[in-house]
Amino acid sequence: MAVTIKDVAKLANVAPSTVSRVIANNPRISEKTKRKVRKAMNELGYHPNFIARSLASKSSDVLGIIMPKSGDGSFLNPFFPTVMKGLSQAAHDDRLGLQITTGITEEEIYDEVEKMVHGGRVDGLILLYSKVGDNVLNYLREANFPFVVIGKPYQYESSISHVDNDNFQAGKDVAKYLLDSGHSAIAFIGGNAELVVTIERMKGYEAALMEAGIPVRKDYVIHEDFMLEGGKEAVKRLMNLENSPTALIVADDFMSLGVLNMLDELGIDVPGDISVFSFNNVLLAELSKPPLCSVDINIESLGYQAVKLLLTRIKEPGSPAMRMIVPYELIVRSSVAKIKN
Amino acid sequence: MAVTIKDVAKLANVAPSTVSRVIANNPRISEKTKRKVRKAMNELGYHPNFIARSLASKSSDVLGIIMPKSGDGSFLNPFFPTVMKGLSQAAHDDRLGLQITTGITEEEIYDEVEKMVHGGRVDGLILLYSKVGDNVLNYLREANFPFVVIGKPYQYESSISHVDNDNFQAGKDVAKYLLDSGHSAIAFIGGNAELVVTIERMKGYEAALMEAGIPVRKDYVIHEDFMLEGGKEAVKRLMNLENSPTALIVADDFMSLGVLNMLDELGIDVPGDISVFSFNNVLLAELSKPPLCSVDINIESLGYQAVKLLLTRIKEPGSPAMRMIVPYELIVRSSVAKIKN
DNA sequence: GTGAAAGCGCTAACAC
DNA sequence: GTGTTAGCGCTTTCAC
Repeated sequence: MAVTIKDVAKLANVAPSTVSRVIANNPRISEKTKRKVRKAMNELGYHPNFIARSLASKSSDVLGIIMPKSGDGSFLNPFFPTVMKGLSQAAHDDRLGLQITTGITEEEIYDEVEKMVHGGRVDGLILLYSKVGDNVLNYLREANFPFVVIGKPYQYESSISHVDNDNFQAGKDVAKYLLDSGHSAIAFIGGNAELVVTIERMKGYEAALMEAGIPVRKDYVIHEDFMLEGGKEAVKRLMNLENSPTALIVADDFMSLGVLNMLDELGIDVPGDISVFSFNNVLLAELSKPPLCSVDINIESLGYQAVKLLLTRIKEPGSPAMRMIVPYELIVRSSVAKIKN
Repeated sequence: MAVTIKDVAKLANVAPSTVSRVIANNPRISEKTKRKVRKAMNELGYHPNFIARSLASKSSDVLGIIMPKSGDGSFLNPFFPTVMKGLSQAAHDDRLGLQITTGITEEEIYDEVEKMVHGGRVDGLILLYSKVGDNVLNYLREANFPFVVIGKPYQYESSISHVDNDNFQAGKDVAKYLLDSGHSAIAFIGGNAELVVTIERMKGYEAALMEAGIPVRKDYVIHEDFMLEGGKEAVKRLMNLENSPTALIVADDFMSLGVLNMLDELGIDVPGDISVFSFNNVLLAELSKPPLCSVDINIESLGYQAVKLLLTRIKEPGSPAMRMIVPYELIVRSSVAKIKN
């Protein structure tokens, strides 16, 4: 059996509770006994048992990360490793563990979340996506369990802590940028139409067109569930239209790769024949051919802040929900051309 | 306070131990009482407390995943989400939780591993990388804690369970393929020279050349620590040589993106001027320009099998270490051209 | 400033 | 087939 607090106590000639206080670095313990106890710990090679600690203290110092369902390609979007980097960093700063969901379907994930909430293994949860009518989110709300969402909740916005970009404004800015570059036939390619982020970016796009007095064409707005394949599919449809667009706003870099690929296949030059402006600015945006114009939404920071928000939510359960808006920036590369009218 | 096993016991008029047995689906409990207990559970909305269970049973049903340090770019390599998919699937099949390391540096990760081993929060660990002289691996070995490595351990190969491809043979096959295509000036670009996978692939490359009677040129073998930037760097150096190569073997798709990027920048056509054969066959290999020849190493399967191996390691601590070799396949796309001699 | 002792919610002998 | 009971290793009152 491993060495326990009792063994340490015995060797140091103190009570187990004292050892416990030394571990917690309780200021009421004298420096002298602290030294004595720490010496005993080292001699015995003592390591605290997290499980026992969790049971007694009713907190695990572990956060749960709710991933998108691993069944489809979304899991492979570079967005996720990138947020994970931010999450990891913040979690490590605060000595927290990170546990991730493993479900392949939404139902599986729902079940996992249910168990996480009641099982005591996590102190709080971070939802890495936000979609309309999400059962997981509703459940968490009703269970009154500490959680934050990365993205904008589809509902109850003011009572759910979340960290997000102003995706509406970003969508608008991108559309304006293209309008200013002389484009007026601008199409929008988004992911699953239930993802709030897609919806927001699209609304921004529409708002910009309207403000410019350009009617929004229904056939210029396409939503596809699967990023890579969806991007290809969308391009096919758009380029078959009578008046095909001269510019594309694509709601995700990963999707843009599919888009660029299909355009290339069709022999359509970017930006010669058509311009592309994308979102997220993952590492790949820079490496594609041509390098993509993309909105840098500061993904790592989204992750980092999410942990921080969650932490205050856990520590002060009564505190009001907080919204944190992370700034974005349009990164201009060579995938957009100006047109003269 | 949440509803506990005692509450359920009281309502169902049985002993707590009986409830516990029903949870474990112990066959010695009659169907009748099982029904009765389950009914009580539903009525009360009972959910087992994993922490308490872990403390009593000395097993957590959680596996720890040791990620590469998140400080450098390696974390962003699409390899990782892809293995994670396999790991997730297997973990979910067996109702296991997955906890990941969050360390930014190697020292941080070492500390985390130490805590994981002694803290009781994980039943076993999966090492997602393998490098020469790895402290983490050595520690795990000496602590005699259940773990498996994805990749080939740099040492003690026969006493450490691992799942791997035959990377030596794969490297050889790729080199042979290029030789058969008429190339003889073949260079090798690998990742960090301490990564076992890079070493193995390189050795295979060298073996193939030697068998073909072609001397291995030292300046044709380059190792770079950072995948993307490294790929670029390597290309610059190779293309500055007097006799620059006509074919490149690149040990990683992510690195290949950097390579293709730089070649493009230098105005060198692939495969017109130079051929590229890559490894891993992540989703992006197909989408690059041109689509990459790549060795499909079945990443998801590596993850899936790692969990399975670890599980038997945990259940049968005395059992001998196992090695599992996952097959690979050369996927030919348009990044390689034949040359006539 | 430190010790004694009661539990956290569960499992697993051991009884019967 | 089911109940009793003693922990698992820690934290946390409550004493003194």
